[in-house]
Amino acid sequence: MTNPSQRSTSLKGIPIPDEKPVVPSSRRKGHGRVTLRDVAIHAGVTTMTVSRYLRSSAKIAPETALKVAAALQTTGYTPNMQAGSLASGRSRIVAVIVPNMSHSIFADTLHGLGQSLQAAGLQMLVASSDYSLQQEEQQIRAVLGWAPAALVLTGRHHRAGVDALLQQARASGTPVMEMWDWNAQAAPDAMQVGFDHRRAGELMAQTLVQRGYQDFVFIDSSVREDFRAHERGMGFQNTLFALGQRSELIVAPEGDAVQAGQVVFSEWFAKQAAPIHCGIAFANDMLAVGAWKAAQMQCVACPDQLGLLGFGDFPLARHWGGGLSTLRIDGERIGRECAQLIQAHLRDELSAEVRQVNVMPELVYRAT
Amino acid sequence: MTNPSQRSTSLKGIPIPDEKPVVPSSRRKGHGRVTLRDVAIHAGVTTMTVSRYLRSSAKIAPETALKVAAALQTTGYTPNMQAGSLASGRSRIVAVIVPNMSHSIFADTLHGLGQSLQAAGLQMLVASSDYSLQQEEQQIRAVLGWAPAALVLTGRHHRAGVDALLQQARASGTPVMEMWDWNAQAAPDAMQVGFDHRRAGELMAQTLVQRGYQDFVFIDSSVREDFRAHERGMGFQNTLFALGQRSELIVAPEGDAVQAGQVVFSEWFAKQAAPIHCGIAFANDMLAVGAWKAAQMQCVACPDQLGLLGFGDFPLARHWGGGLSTLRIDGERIGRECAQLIQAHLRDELSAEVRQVNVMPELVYRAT
DNA sequence: ATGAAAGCGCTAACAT
DNA sequence: ATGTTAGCGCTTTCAT
Repeated sequence: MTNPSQRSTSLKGIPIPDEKPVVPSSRRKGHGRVTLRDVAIHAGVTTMTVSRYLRSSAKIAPETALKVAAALQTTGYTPNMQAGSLASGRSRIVAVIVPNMSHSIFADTLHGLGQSLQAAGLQMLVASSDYSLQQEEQQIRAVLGWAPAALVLTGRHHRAGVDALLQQARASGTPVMEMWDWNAQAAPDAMQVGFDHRRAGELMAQTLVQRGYQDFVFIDSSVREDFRAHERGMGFQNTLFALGQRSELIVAPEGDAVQAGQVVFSEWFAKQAAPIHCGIAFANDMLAVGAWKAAQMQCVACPDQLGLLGFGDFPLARHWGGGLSTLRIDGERIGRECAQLIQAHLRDELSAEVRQVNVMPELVYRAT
Repeated sequence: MTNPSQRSTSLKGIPIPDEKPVVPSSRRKGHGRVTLRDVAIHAGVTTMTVSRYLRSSAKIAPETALKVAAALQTTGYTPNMQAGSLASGRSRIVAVIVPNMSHSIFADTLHGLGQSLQAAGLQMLVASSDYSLQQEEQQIRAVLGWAPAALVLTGRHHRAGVDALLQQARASGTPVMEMWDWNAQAAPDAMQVGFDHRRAGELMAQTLVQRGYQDFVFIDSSVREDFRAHERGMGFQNTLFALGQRSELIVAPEGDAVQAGQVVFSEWFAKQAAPIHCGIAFANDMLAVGAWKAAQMQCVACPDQLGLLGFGDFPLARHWGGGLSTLRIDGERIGRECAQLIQAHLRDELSAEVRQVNVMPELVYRAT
């Protein structure tokens, strides 16, 4: 567009005498992409001017801006983020580690996080720990190499060595957030967006007690390192024991959760004496749905003889005929709140009070 | 551990005469993190040796390796990926763009992709287009800045300007894959992992015809840029027209899909004459479940008067009492296959024949 | 308002 | 098997 010259050194019309070979025959060639330098040459300015223009650091003459804009257009420049991040020491990447990306609660969380981060011009590097603290540590190490603008973890339980890693990350300016969990005892500078799973278990117990059941069972997840589910189970048990009630904790078999729920319920039911009047809470809605299926097959009257209480309010539970009672947590909101905290941190507006967001579970009372 | 010296220049025991200030008082300080140089100084070697050790480029003396390992340990080094990528022109990041991260099919896909990529030491940068080609373009531009090892898109429909972008990406060595779609007319070097949505619509139509229904309806998604759903609808309609059958295409109202299914079915049903015998196919399972709910409320006998056929085999549809007939696509497999293609490409083992993977939908015949 | 120089932390290429 | 040198493409810092 605007008289593209071939070499920036000849811009003033004074060709440089070729004392040394014009092309230094660099031993290393670029990777073929258009660079800032290419744009600068086209625009007849230096790379700094283009760089300033791109980051709108003001102080660009309108005339120059036009030339740069044209050069940007004709060259089709794409900024090299690695170079930019390396030079500035900042990156627009937020690293997120979840136990699983296909479970609807985490999918919702990623959705909320992603949408909010994108709106703020941040990108999301996602890894899954597969509910293994060992894999979590590995993934933390891997993502930390990108010097992310923030690190978002799921839960507050990590492997021994990880604490030092996180401390190091915080020290070098990378905020670390723990989501889907919440602990009153946490350090005041800790960043948490979630809820107390023991209290959630307590709430489940109280709900079933209020509905007048006599016996209680908690069906726990078979996933060894799903600590949050186990904590809900403990909260459930402790609450009932404190009330002088009997409560049993059964770990579901491994494999497909709905099927596991069916199996574990059938086995449990076979051992019961005739008239039952029992409240059963589950580590998640999948298990609960399975149990409900089994109960229907055994012709157990649901709200009367049996009170089922799921966890998560998965779409399956929500739309299931009649509806399963459950504890609803807004996973998308957890994601959004994390993104808010991160943005506040990047703007340096993070007051101590808002570093912890308590996302309360909501009891959804339905047919069961 | 091994006699850490303070400056690499004094390693040979010969202190450099301070002609110029010892510390050049660099105008730029590092970002506080441990660098390769720190490790090298601790180990008493150069950065290259440490770099080689880390990438196990063989040719390291066992003795040296021990020193380096110790230095790595004591310093707690984390590699700076931006620097590494910039220098090598390679990155271990794969960029993925999906329409939505919370829909179970895409959540499954991300899960499959993530697991396979992680196993290969690749990381995943995820963005969502929110079913908007405009946002898709924006996200493509954003992720391309990281010079990803591969770019994975959803669908083969993109905005006008995007083709040039993708061509440019391919030219600079970034393979571009399109998933969840498949087109026989695609260029032979195109990389696709998915299926032909018109044929899927055809399959849906044939299924309902075989079951003996007389009238046919396709309930399409209200999402304007869900091109794949629309293509299924077109395949459905065209097949029926070719068979000389009547078929109606109705676009569901916006909002929650289950509710939309209920509404659209109720409205349609109100207009029908008494004895109906109709096959209805849906753009997705959510709509189908909503319709089924409405049908139950209206007491329409399901397999007899009404044949409902969903799409996706979402958990909701799978476990729904009795079960909804649907077309099942293995989203996780799509993700895994993409990861396989990417790895093959990185190993330079990509033969022309395997660049396109056709993931066939499977008809799941259930109660409806 | 723009430019020149230096260097972010690492690796490719060329010694030795 | 290890070291030296010269960048990768950008931004910081300082000068004009």
